[in-house]
Amino acid sequence: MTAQRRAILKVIETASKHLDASQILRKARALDNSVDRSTVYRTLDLLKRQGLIDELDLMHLKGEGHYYERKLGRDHIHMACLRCGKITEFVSETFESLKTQLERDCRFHIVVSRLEVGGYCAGCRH
Amino acid sequence: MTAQRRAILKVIETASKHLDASQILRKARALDNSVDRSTVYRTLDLLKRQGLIDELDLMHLKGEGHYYERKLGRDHIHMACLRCGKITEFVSETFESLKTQLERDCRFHIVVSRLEVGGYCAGCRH
DNA sequence: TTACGTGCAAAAAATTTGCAGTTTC
DNA sequence: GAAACTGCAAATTTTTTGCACGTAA
Repeated sequence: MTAQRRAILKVIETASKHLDASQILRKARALDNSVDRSTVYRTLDLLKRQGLIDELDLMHLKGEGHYYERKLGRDHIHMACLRCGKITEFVSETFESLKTQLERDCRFHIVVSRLEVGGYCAGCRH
Repeated sequence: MTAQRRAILKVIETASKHLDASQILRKARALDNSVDRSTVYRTLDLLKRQGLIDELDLMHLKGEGHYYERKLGRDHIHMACLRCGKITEFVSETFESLKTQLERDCRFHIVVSRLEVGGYCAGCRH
């Protein structure tokens, strides 16, 4: 555990929204100016492999980068509004059942799962 | 409708597995040597916006690129084995219910959805 | 004809790598 | 002290863009 990793972790933990690698770099540098871009990528990779963070696309609303968030107890669904860009998270019991069912029916051991949805939120739907 | 688009479409339609942009370019060139990389990207973007193809990450088993597949009637779940790399597709009624439920509970109009799962397939699980 | 699509070349965006030096435990 | 981690610089990979020319409808 190094100072750089601590800074990166803190940024992800205290983030109020989903951050991409560049945003994480910028915020981590505010805590520890020495943090380098490659350390961010290396750390993200590590955290991903450890299952401590989830990687998201958020439907690539802007650009082709990825977003990261701390993985807490229960998985949640991400909904991205194609008009206003708002990201909504949703926890669903049905989603949990679906995964259990998948593991049984496909004899597949799930390690990580990602359900992302694009569409129009209540305020933007027509 | 141009010759280049026809070639790209044909490649995606007749693909036996998920292809990324580079693979699509290579195969499209086999049909029409004039196809350029940017035309592939522009066409993929178009097809994506029209809802004719889906864009996948396949858990980024290798590289950071995206994979494309023709969008047919029913959505399916993609399962990627973290060991052998095999991609399995699965159609689930529960998945359909989940989406319906989501639209109702969150007052969100779904345009596109993507459920990807990473883990270990029957042959690789431990 | 005329709006749209294309190749080309160059740039931008996103990520990875080799390496020598530094830090953690 | 050994193993792991880091910054730096450079390279890769993936995607986008401007522009002059070509083509489908």
